[in-house]
Amino acid sequence: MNAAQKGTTPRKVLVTAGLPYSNGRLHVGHLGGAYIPADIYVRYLRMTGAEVRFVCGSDDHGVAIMITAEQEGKTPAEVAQHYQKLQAQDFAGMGVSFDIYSGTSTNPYHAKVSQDFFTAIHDKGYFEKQSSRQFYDEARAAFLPDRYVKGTCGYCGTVEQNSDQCENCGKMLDIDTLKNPKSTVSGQPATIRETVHWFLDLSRFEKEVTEWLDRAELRDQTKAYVRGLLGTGLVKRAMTRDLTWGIPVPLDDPDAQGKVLYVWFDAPIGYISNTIELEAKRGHDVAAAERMWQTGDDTEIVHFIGEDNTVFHCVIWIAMLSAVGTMKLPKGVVVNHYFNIQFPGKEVEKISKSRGTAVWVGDYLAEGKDPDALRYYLTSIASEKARTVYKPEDLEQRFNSELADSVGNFVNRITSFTLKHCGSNVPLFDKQLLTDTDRSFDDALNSSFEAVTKELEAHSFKGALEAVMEFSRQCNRYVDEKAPWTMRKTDMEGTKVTLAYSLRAIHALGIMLSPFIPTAAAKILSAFGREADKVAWTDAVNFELFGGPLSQPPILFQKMGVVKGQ
RNA sequence: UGCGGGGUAGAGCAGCCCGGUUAGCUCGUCAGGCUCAUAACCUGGAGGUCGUGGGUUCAAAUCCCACCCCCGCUUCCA
Repeated sequence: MNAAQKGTTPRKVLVTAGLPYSNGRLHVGHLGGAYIPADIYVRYLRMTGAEVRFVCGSDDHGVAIMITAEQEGKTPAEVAQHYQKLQAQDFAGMGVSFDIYSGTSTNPYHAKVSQDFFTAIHDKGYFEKQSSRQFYDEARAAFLPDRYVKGTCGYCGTVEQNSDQCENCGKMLDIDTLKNPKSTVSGQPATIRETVHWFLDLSRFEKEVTEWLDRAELRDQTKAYVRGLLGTGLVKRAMTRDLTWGIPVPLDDPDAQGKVLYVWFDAPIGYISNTIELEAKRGHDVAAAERMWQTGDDTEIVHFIGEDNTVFHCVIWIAMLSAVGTMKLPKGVVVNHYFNIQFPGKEVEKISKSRGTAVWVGDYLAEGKDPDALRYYLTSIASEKARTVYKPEDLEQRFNSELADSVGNFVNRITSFTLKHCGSNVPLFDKQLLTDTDRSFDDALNSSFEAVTKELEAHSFKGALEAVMEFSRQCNRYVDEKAPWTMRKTDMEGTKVTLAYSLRAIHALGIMLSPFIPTAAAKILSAFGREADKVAWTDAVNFELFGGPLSQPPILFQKMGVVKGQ
């Protein structure tokens, strides 16, 4: 029974997943890094009866999209919208159940919310207006971020070095020590110009960040990493940029002319504006949507991000929210590691768009492959400790042996056996006939359910999935020990106990697997005439199943790469 | 340099925070069993100096120190 049914106030949770940058499609790394874990958590929460909002959208501003647009002869808005749509398709195909997938350039509320946010911090006096010297691309008439500038190391003379550090001598380079700077965008020499920007001095929020760090739900590694950052001291960061694509800096100051908000300033605010857009689309009060993000509201906010976003979410975003003063800090930030990738016969390498070492979600789906297989695999390899390796062959192998052979086959063998020998209902049985084996199997179900729940609450999705899979192995052991195919010849009543308990386990597997592999889980639940979206999490152990309807579910997992006749 | 993380059987991981049964699990592999089932399931075996060297302790994968190797903190990227 969920909270709504009990008449109590449901737990309110707002889950965000890091905004993907809309200058490309999604690959498996994106999914495993933030979106699948977030979706698992959200699906679980929904089943517990919590009032969940799952908010995401594309991050559309910034230099990279401008450059893509220049190269493709499009406007930045066109580029952003093109990829936003494709990303939305990929997410939908993978069963990532966002309540909204908007975009920072299309969301009608985003610009104002971002500007108000900036103004609020400005009014509090936290911005410092400072002049600095930046590389400038005369050909494009635009300032250049450091990563688009290369030049000669001023210390050792090595050519073609990135503007921040020389690969040869290891010395740090800056605007004065990089010689013969060149724009990698236009290929023309980069000049240097003075420009004014608004800086947020993060060191002023060390106390807030530190206190938040102590109480926030973060993985130990994340905490250690952020503590390390705090230990070395926080710095000032410019929150504005000289670009034509972005949200205008909302100040009357003439120096603010032609400047936009730093893309990383407006991106996380996208969580807020997307929440507002979601509520508006549902016909709800916009002000109430904003309040979810403010102090005094009991909505829990949890961010899911990839490891590269740690600094932004655990330091800068916390500082930004603290600076505004009326904003609530997130309850948790779930940081996931990247994956490396290894294709058959090759070395382990990074997932890279330019080097072609990526598995694209769109391609995977276009090949007709099972989204559940990818969801399962990504979850099962996602170590909370270190980067792990995505291997396409491994996905297939794990899917076949763990899902098809262990879970799928168990469901199939029990349902077909029951339907053949006991009719189309979950058998009713005499409780007097329960044996120790049955009782300990029942204990295993209860303790597995508790373990899975605990792991999910702790955002340990790999651990939760392992606990479910361990239970599925126990199911096979249980049936093997009870051997109903032998027992039915002499003891039909005792056989019914085994089948009823096995079916109860299958039903529970259907529930516990729902967050991870929703399509297959829905098939399992359909065998009992149940609709997946009407099933409560605690039904895994509480639902009165015995005597209920039973039908043969479709094959849950079609094995991959199996050559017939050999 | 600095900060953070990792180093456990052929592969991938858990355990480490809060030291203590024969160091677990998955996959692979070898040998049996079963036959209800998606050529699946079950049982058993082989396979590990828990990065290296010290230290603390009755006892260390687990705590402490030193060192070695790999990765991230810069990268189109989650």
